[in-house]
Amino acid sequence: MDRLQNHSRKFASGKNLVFQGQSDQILYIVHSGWVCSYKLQPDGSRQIIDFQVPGDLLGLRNVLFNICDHGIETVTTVKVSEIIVSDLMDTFKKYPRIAIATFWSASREEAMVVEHLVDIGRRGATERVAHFLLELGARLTLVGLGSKVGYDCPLTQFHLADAMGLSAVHVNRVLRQLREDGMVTFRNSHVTFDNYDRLAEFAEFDPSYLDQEGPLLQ
Amino acid sequence: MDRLQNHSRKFASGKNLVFQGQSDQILYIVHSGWVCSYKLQPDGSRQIIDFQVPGDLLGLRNVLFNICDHGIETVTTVKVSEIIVSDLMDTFKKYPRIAIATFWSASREEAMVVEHLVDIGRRGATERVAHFLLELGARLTLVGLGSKVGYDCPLTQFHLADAMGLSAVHVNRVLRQLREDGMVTFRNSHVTFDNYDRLAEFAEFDPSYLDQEGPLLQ
DNA sequence: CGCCTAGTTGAGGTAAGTCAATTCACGTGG
DNA sequence: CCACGTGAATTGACTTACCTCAACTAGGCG
Repeated sequence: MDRLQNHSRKFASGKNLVFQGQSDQILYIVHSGWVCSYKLQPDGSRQIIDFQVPGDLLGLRNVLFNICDHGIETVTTVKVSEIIVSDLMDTFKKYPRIAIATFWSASREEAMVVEHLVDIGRRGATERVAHFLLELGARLTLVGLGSKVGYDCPLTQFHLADAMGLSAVHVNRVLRQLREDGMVTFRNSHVTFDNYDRLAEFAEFDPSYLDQEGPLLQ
Repeated sequence: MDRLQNHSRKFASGKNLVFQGQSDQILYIVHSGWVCSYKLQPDGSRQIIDFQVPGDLLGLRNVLFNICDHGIETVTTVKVSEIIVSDLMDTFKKYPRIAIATFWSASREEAMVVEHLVDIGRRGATERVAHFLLELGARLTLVGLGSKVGYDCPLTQFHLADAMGLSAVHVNRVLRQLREDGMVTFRNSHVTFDNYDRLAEFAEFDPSYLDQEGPLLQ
């Protein structure tokens, strides 16, 4: 897998890696920094699909698609490695196990999008934001960047709003409520879990969809 | 691919094919009838992730996952073929092209979930339902079960509500409005596009994410 | 120092939810 | 054949969660 990463690149924060509608067949692995993928609406609003943190694959969704149906933007400065798709395809042919692992990674990504869908479709704003902060925490903990105490989080309240299908104003109110209830504090680019267990219960957070076990290989 | 389908089965309507939390590693291809996959919330509400219609793969998302993170339920009586996952994996090793095609299918499924996410996160109820009816129409047209005139749709307003993140009462009101505006009629298990172009414009429907071209093979 | 972006708070509006009553279609048993 | 039960659709009255607009504060930086 390492041999596939032939080109390392660095991007500034707030830059577009891929524009919506563009057809770049490039896959990245995030080394440091945060990235988000999103879809723009004709009316100018945008929906953030998910965030990528160090260790995540980027652009898997549109590797096989003729047009990229969503944009990708850096949240912070970001270091990534490029993977040429045709190289990856060749590797699949030689090492089917890599194909299966990549497939697992795609399944995990989709499971997160599905949970995101449930989040927006069926949870109130407060539970939704709480659930989201917990999910980020669990993901970052896997790569050593977080714990049940908290984690560094470079997102603005606007990012949060675009991700949660809420207005930035309402996100602010929700964060205040969560803080005043003594569950979680989001401030100065840092998330602090003031009471992890109560928060997890409140948000009905069940991390099993993150499937921390890894792929079930035959 | 045909040789993989070793076992044909039939299910009555309203039956669970897979329970949420179960760990069945079975993949199905739908031959006739409609199926939906959903997630239940602890409070009893449910979010339908998507519907499967004839020609669709079923259960791809949880093939590599240790636990199935969502349930699958028949909407109508349904005929499916079983695919044993270990057979599929063996086939991947022998025919990488099949792996790529399956991967494309998974990407398409995810693109639909993403569009669904945008639908719920950023569109008003009326546009949302309109967009959804158009997407179903486009998918059914691909397999010869629909056209720009309309299609048979066995869903109840409760299904629609669970899929759209709305209440059944509100779905009813929205359908009435769309009908009275002369855009689309949903009645007696049939969708009639009274004015397809106006509806598509109203819902800002862009079917490119359905990627009707098929996988980009090397 | 002044500008810009992010965050904060209040007031008032609106889309969608809940509860409840009614109708309708359909099947089933007396 | 009709009485009855059941699930779906329909509609009204009222409530609420979230949005919009708007004003203001606090930091970072040329």
